[in-house]
Amino acid sequence: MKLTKERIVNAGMAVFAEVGYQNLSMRQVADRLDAHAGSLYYHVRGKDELLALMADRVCRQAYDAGTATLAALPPAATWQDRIEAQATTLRLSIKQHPGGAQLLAESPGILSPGSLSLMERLLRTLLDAGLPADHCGIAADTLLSHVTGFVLQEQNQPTTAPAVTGERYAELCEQFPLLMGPLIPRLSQDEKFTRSIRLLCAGFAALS
Amino acid sequence: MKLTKERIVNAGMAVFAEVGYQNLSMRQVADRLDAHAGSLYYHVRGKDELLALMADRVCRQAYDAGTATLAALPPAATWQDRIEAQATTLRLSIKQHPGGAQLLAESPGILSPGSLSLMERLLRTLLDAGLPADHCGIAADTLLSHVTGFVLQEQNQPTTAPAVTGERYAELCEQFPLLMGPLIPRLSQDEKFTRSIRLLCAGFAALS
DNA sequence: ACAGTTTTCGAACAGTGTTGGAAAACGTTG
DNA sequence: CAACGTTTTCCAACACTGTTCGAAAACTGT
Repeated sequence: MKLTKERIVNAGMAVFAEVGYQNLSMRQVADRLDAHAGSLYYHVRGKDELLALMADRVCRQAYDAGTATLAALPPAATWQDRIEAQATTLRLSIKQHPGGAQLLAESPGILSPGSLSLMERLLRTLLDAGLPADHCGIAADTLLSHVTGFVLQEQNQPTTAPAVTGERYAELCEQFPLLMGPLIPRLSQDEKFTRSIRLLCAGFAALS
Repeated sequence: MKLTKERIVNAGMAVFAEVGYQNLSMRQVADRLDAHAGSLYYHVRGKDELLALMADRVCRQAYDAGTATLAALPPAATWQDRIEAQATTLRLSIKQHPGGAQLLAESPGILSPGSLSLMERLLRTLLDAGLPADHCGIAADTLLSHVTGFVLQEQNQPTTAPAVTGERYAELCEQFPLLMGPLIPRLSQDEKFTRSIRLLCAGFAALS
């Protein structure tokens, strides 16, 4: 079958989902298409462009998933609910691919049409909520960079927790009493995320 | 001169500052020490550990710079001022190295002592401000992931702006009217950053 | 000076992104 | 059908990368 930019990105997304960001190679993408690595370079300027295209696709998927989530919301939903819905679907869309946050982080995100769509919709919900326009830009920007930053830290934490114990644990408790202390509740990642989003929304509302 | 973990990390930081994150190779680090690449592996388990050590050093530098900035603050400074000071010095410390945000993003950040120090100090300023303890954890976490996410997008934007014009520009304006429209002010990165931090602080205050 | 340990070398391995010329496939025209 | 030009693919290379391993060197203590 003929090689196409579209098919190359498809294959890229497939091996990306299997081996993750770090181990993605042009040769593996070519193998999945029964082609040779050099042939890809006729359709794609280099690995960078392929990664950028894939990042855009992730954004598009997140955008489409977001429209579905928004449509399922009750009509009485507040603008905070709508922001939270977009943020969580974005997070889940990125988390579907191992290392997906790195993909979005490394490609120059803002110029991609998919990323722009996400931004535009965030802006519209904020403006429709009646928030002052000169704050909405920063608000949407902050929201996006926060989500990517959050998933980045989330995906890079080793899945098998080392579970610090013994002497090393006592040393940590002494050095960082607040962090290890009882004041800070240990929440699940999901809860941490939604709370951080609510935090941001509260900030938007307060600065109005 | 003898090879040491310390000297290896020093050399790593030097070539990191010159060639950036993407083009950092063990051989270049070894060259700078007049050694061969294989010799590094006697002191360092692999490139991953070297990167983790370097990330920790960046965090330490940011921590030390933060203490200086905090000391220069007037005694009447609010807790918002102190949070903003820590955030901006962290941002500047990361920006000193090309690709520094990627370095922090890829290494599992939370377990590094330098990162823990940053977190601990953020927590203390928030708790000292009288904010409710069960919110401070998420607040500090949100703050850190936001700063890394911000600098990440900042450092990956191509320095030479492509400056979209002509037909393509009109198309963008039609597709993303809010983004391209006059409502959203075009601010400098510095201003965007401080405003986003103030936004977060407002959120912290509002949820109390 | 010898033995034992710590450190460094140097060559190799498997893998990467990328390039350029040759070869095949394709569509169009005579 | 045959010849042509174009588009697309192959294939072999190049310069790298991280990493490993046995041998050589340097250093230490007795």
